[in-house]
Amino acid sequence: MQRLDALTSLKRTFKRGEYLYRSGEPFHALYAIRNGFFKTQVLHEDGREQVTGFQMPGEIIGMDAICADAHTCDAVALEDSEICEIPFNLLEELSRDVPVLQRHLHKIMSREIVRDQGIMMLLGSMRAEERLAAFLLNLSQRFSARGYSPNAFLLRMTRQEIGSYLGLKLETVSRTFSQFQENGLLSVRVREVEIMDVLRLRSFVGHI
Amino acid sequence: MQRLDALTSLKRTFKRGEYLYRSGEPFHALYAIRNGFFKTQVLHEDGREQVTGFQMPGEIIGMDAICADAHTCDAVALEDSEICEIPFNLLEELSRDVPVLQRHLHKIMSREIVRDQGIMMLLGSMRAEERLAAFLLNLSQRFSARGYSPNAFLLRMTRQEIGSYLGLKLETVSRTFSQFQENGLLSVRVREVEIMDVLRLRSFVGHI
DNA sequence: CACGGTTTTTGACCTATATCAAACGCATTT
DNA sequence: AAATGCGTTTGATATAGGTCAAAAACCGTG
Repeated sequence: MQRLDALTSLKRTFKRGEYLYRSGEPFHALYAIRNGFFKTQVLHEDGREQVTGFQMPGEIIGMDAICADAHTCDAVALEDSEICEIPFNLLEELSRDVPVLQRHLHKIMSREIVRDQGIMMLLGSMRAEERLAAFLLNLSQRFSARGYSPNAFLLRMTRQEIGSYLGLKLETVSRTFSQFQENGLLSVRVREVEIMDVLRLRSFVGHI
Repeated sequence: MQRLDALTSLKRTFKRGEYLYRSGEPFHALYAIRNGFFKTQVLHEDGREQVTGFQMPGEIIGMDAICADAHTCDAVALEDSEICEIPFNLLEELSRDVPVLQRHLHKIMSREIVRDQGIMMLLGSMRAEERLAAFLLNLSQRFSARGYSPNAFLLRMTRQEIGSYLGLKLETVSRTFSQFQENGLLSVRVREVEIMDVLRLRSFVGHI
């Protein structure tokens, strides 16, 4: 337990817009988000960006960097945030002695793989409405798991970032929000979202 | 070394079309492909499918299953294949005693995460030609790494499976192949592909 | 509270890809 | 050799979402 504490003793704060790490930087730690909100993104040479995820408190990021000892994406704070640094060789050392921790680490990495599968599904075979519905339901579920309202929350990201994540243009995201609002599925005021009809929103995902 | 051998002693063969595992089945092992070719796919309730990867010899599959102790996708042999089963608790046990193996396992899982990031990039922000070019170059590179020709190879999957993987319809895949052929980038005869102009093919990926 | 910059919304129009349909090729069976 | 059946190619047409543009809302700052 003491060793586990030692693992997670280094905390750092980030202002909105600051980078936790950048693609190419050497790898030495994973990061647990204590509070705030991050996005991870991959940048193409030609300037195109792909947001690969939005992370909230309790989630671990940086696992992409293990395989080549360098980060393969950027992590940017979407609001003032605090993270806790987990030096990876200490984590590995400790997980050799504590099988439960070892399994836990493997599960976390596996969960990331499954999450990515879900995004592939979304990007590869869903239409705009389904993508946005899936996105909102996913946020809702994660807020709920953290003790916040599953029905009313604040978006920390821009339309452009949502669009990048969902493989859509920002205008399409905006239009789809408006359309959902017209249909009484939700009420949007820019960044404030309130889900009015979860069931109907759910019925969007997974049905043509 | 003996223990490592014991890990990988159980081998099994699969005929084309047979399932290595199915979504929902309990998890107990990872699988190393010895020879042959597999695809992994996620099925939606409504029947839509998303191919999440094509695996070739030397690659490890099944890591999605760790997080919930159950497989989250199907793995299907695309040709007669042989795999080697790696019981996961033995692997964990051994990797506790052999730090190099532990790190290796983490790298493999991390590589899967990075691979998925690449697919997100592809699905989220590339056009049909870029997607197909990226796909072919990726296959080429992997064949090359296994000692096969990087320029001429046999596709083990149908147009429909390529399409599902790339987020395109099979007709679009077929048309894009024809278009590449017309432009002298490659020569296609159904499943046989020969890359005639790698550089120009490369120039497709990552540039508008 | 006015200002400048960013983000969002909405409209009009365009295009890449999907859809539908038919023909073709190739392998396997009868 | 004909028949069957899957996978592929190609054509004609439709459409979801992209693009371009302008206005509106919002936000931080002096």
